Amino acid sequence: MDNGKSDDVFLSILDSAEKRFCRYGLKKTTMAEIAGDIGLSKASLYYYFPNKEELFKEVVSQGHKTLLKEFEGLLSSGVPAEDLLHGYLEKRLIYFREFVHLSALSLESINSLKPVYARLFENFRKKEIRLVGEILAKGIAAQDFQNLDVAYFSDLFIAIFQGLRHNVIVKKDTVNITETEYSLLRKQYESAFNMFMKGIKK
Amino acid sequence: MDNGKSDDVFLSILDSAEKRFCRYGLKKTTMAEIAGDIGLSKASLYYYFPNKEELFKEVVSQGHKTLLKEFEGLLSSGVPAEDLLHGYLEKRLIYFREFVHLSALSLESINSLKPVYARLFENFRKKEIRLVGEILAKGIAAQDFQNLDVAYFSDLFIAIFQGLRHNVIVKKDTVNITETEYSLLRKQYESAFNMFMKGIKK
DNA sequence: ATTTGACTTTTTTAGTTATAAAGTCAAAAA
DNA sequence: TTTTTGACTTTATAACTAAAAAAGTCAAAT
Repeated sequence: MDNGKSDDVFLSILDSAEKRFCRYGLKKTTMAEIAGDIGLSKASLYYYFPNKEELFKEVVSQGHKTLLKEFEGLLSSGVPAEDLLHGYLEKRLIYFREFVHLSALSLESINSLKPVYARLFENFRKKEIRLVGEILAKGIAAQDFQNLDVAYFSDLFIAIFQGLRHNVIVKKDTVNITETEYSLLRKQYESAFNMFMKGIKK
Repeated sequence: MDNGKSDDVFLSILDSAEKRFCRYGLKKTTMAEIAGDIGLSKASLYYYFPNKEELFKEVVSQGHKTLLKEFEGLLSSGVPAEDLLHGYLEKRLIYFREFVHLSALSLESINSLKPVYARLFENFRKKEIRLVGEILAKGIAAQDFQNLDVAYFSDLFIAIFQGLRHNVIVKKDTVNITETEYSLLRKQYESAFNMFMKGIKK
């Protein structure tokens, strides 16, 4: 349905790929394994995807897209900006836990990350910032927030929470996150969010 | 003067070592180079330090100690807690720029960092947290701050700013920080600090 | 007490080979 | 005609090895 060729095979490949990439990361997942999961031969994957890199990018983009879409819809609704921001953080946190291995600094070390992936994540970050920016603008328009520099504060917003997520990963040698760490992170999110709100509210 | 043996040779070794470690990191600095800087033979270094690891640890500890000492003194003074916190951040930021290469995730990748160094940084972090905790306690005692959970909020405080610093490094492939990045970080520090203060003030 | 040259040991690096995974394609199956 | 595959080639990774560099030692000199 996408481009000449067709099928839910395409989707089941994505599905299996996502599961494996999420659990084992890019390098530790082989095309043969992904194919095996759905009873196909490795060669068949190349009928649907030109190469591993594209498959990986597709998985990541898909995740990003899903997350962003969930919010773009809400933007036009009557929900107050504060709740939007809060809801966004909530989803972002859940996404983080599920996709740690996909996020930039998992097992593969920082500087060895291919520019093409770096761009992918940078791109997502930009979209996130733009989205948060729109929410901030909405809050300003509704007289809920002060008349602040939207570009700067949306960037800061993303930076703070990304920073908190970093802290969790960097301290560990494995990339698996325990329930304790996760709930501390959630608490920190909550506090930081409240402070941020106090900082920008009228 | 330290332990039987003596001299400012000890100090000039530390001095040269600090300069090289800060600029090139642990791995890219050789004992021969350090010795060469001060016109000594490599063998002489081993008269003062048992090995490279101890020398490195001494350099890092020294930096940490200096930073911490500057504040422990202030703690007993009459300066308001808010100013203390602010002053601390200021120093911390300057230290960061100067010592990036020493900080945990410079060139050597995260997981390849020896546990002994990890412990060193973890130790410093704990001291930082304790120090911030004391300042918070002071602010609470002076009725400036709300009656908050000191342990939790000092941890959060450190986490937020460490997170912001991370963001700067992670985005880059080199570890050199440009003036632009540095001043953005400083601005973020300022904003985050103001929000934090609004969040905890009475 | 301090320094060093000449030494040994350990760690890195560069180069090689073997193995595994990526990627291709003509033929088979649906 | 679309989809799948086995058998293949190419490319990347891992496992060894040899050479070079750096760490670390020590008896003798200052």
